[in-house]
This record gives sequence, C-alpha cells and structure tokens, in this order.
Amino acid sequence: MFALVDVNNMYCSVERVFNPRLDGRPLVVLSSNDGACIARSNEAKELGVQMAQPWFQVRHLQKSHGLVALSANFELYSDMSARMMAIASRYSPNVVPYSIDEAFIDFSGIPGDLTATSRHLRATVLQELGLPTSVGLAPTKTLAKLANHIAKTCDRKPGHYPTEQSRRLAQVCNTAELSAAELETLMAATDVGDVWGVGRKIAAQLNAGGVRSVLDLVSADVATLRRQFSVVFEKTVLELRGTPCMGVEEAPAAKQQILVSRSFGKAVTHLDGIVEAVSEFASRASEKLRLQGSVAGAIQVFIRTSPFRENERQYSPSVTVPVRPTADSRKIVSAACEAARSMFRPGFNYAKAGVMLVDLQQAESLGDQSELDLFGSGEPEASEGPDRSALMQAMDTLNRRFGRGAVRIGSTTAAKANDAGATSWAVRQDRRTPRYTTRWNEMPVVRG
DNA sequence: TCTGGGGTCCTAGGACCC
DNA sequence: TCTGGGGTCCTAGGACCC
Repeated sequence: MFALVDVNNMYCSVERVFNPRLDGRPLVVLSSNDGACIARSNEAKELGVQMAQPWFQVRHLQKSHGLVALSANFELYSDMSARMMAIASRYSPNVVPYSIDEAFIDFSGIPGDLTATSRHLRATVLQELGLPTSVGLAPTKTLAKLANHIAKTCDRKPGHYPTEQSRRLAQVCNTAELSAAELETLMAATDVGDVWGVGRKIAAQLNAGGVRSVLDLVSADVATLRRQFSVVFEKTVLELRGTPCMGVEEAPAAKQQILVSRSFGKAVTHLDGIVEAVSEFASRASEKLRLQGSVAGAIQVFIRTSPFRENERQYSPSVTVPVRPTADSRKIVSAACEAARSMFRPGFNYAKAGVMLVDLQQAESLGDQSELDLFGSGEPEASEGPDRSALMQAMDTLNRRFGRGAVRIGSTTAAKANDAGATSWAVRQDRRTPRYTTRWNEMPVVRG
C-alpha cells in the first residue's frame, strides 16, 4: 500500500506560514527573474491565473483584485520540505521524496487503520509546520496519485464529485475503502489529463479518440494503447487498473545529469557576459556534482536567444566537451568557458545559458584515477598545488558556512563585480522574502 | 519592457561491425 | 551492373513530471 502525501500549493503555503496576512488573499510565487507564476494559491487559481503564466500578463490583477506576487525563495522551501519529509518518516521507515513538495510512503507491513494514520500525519504536519497537505492511498503509485488528486479536489471544489463522497474523501482518500462502483463514479468524473503520466500531447490524442475520463482510459484496450503510445504509458494504464508496475525505489539514485541554467535578467550581447554566466553555472554544477559524490565525463554547454522574440534572429548552439572524469571546479569551469567562447557569435541578443554535466559516475568506483589524474602528467596542474579534492572540499565547506559564493573560481562574476555591467545577466528577484529558517540574520523576530 | 529551472525515461535513426 | 541482414552503440529529440 502506497500513500502519496503532498503539500497543497507548497510555495504559497510556506510564504503564509511566515506571513499570515497573506491568508485568504490571492497569492502567486514567481520564477527567477520574476518571469512567470510557478505557484498559485487557491484564490489566485480562482482568478484564472494559469501555471507558468507570464507575470506581465496577470500583474494588472494586483490593483484590481489585490493579487500578491513574491519571488521564489527556494532556500526556504527546501528547508521546509526537509522538515516535512522528516515528519513523514515517523510513520514508515520507507519514505521516498518525489519532489520538493511530495513523497511516496510505503505502508506495506504497517499495521492499523492506514486512513487514520494518514489523517494523523496530516494533522502533525499542520501543527508542527503550519502546512496543509493531502494524502492519497492505493495499492499502486499511479492510483495513489489519483487518490491524492481526488482528496484535493474534494477539499477545494466540493461540487465536483457527489456530495457524500466529497465530504468523506476530502484531504485523505483511500481507494481501498471504496466499492468498485464508487471508484468508477469517481473515475468517470475525473479528466484523463489529470492522470500522472498523461501530459498535454497524450491527453489531446486520447480525447480525439473519444477517451475523455479516467474510466474511459481504464476500459480501453491496453495493447492498442501501447502501440499508439509507448511502454511507459502502458504501465500507467496497468497501474490505474491496480496492477503495480512501479517499485518502491528506496535510496534515491544519484542524478544521471546535473543541469544549471538560467534566463538572464537582461539580454546579453557580449562574450564577456556569456563567459561570466557560464562560468558561474559551471561552478554551481560542480558543487552539486561533488555533493552526490560523482565525477563528470562530459560537459555540455548551451547558449540561446529568446524564442519569444520572434522578430529577432535566433541562434541556439550547444557544445559537448568530453573530459577525463573529474569533479574539479577549475577544470569544469575552464572547459565550459572554452565551449562558450567557441560557440559565441556576435550580433545576437542572448537570453539564456546553461551547463549540463553528463556521463556521471560515482567517484569511488574510479579509485584514485580521477583525483590524481594518472594520465594527465603532462598537464601543469597535475603536479602542482595542494591536493585537488582537499581544495574542493575546503571550498564547499566555506561556501556552506558563509553562504554561496563566499569562495569562487577566479573567473566567475562576483570576482569582478566592480566592473560596470558585469552582472547584467544576474537574475532579478525584487520580491523575495527572508530565508527565515536557514540564515541567522534573516530569522523572524518576535517583539513583545 | 516582461515568458522557470530543474529532472526522468524511451525511441528513432545513423554509424559501425561482422 | 551490382548494393544483405542483423546486431550494438551512441546521440538527438520528444514525451513526461513538478
């Protein structure tokens, strides 16, 4: 038996914990550069604000409807997420975080009434963190996701499903407690597009074939669906029918690729700005790489203009540079900058860049080869300076203690922040709230 | 003026080999 | 004038998730 627990409107709910005056008001949280809405309170959804909708399209609602917008405060959200996962772990030894705001809980072997347990979990998260959650329980992950969707919908739109069920299933929905007929009623009233694994493209094709509700989908022929779509989608349908196709997946696997990319606050036209940004992204990516104990075998760099500026010339090259497996910021940064220089062409308004580390392997599986550069004796850095991994460790420790960017590779931006315009590409975040739980000097203060 | 930043997995097709 | 078939590996691209 799986439970899927997730925080309702996570980013908005977190902001409200620290500023209760936001309760009841339409609220959105914006992506970097305050570009698009990535979280919406129920009130904002009522106003018609869509997921990922550009902020400039809805900003007029500030005046007319009191819409409030905040810049994303990921440091705060991550910390609150970790606290939520810790609480969930009190209820089962096997909790697998799925995203920042949700986790699968494996309840196999856990005795007692699991619906009651889930309500208790929900109450605990609400009391200790102030965050509202929903829980879906079912024998497969896809059904647990569906149950979670139903629990949330029953809570938010009481008229959507039959009244009696709406009351009973709001906040916590356990498919094991539903009769077959009841489950069919709910599936018939749920859009096929709300299923986990059905995106816009597949939903459109299903609709065109007359498959509109979840009930339509589970009644369709699996072999045909597999042929029309893929084995991935076949699993989705089987799971909806109650056949488990997705395992528990303990220990979250190390990432297979690490990407750091960002849209620029302002268009960048000069090579200097591009190199600074790429250097910064490569540096961040290297930190993430070391955090999971991996080394990278190749570095992929891309730069691109804005596809939204249709009347401007477009250019979006990408270059992959193979390297001897390494986690050294200096090597990764210099390879990434080299790639950026080779791609750069003047005359374009660049809007975004990114650095992806691929061909990742666990460092220990390579022995000392990567750290010592056994085959790189010809390179000057192989035989000089302090031990590389010790240096990187020291850098990571200082950055953790004193805040990101305290110690940097020479070529990254802040090192030359004095140059006029050096940070023209930096993100804009005009509306970010304090990082209440992770920075001493931003801690909330209570005055008597 | 202003359009997110991460990730996963699968498939198709080309290169290459025998 | 003639031009196989099957296997593997790699990459790019497309679907999905939050």
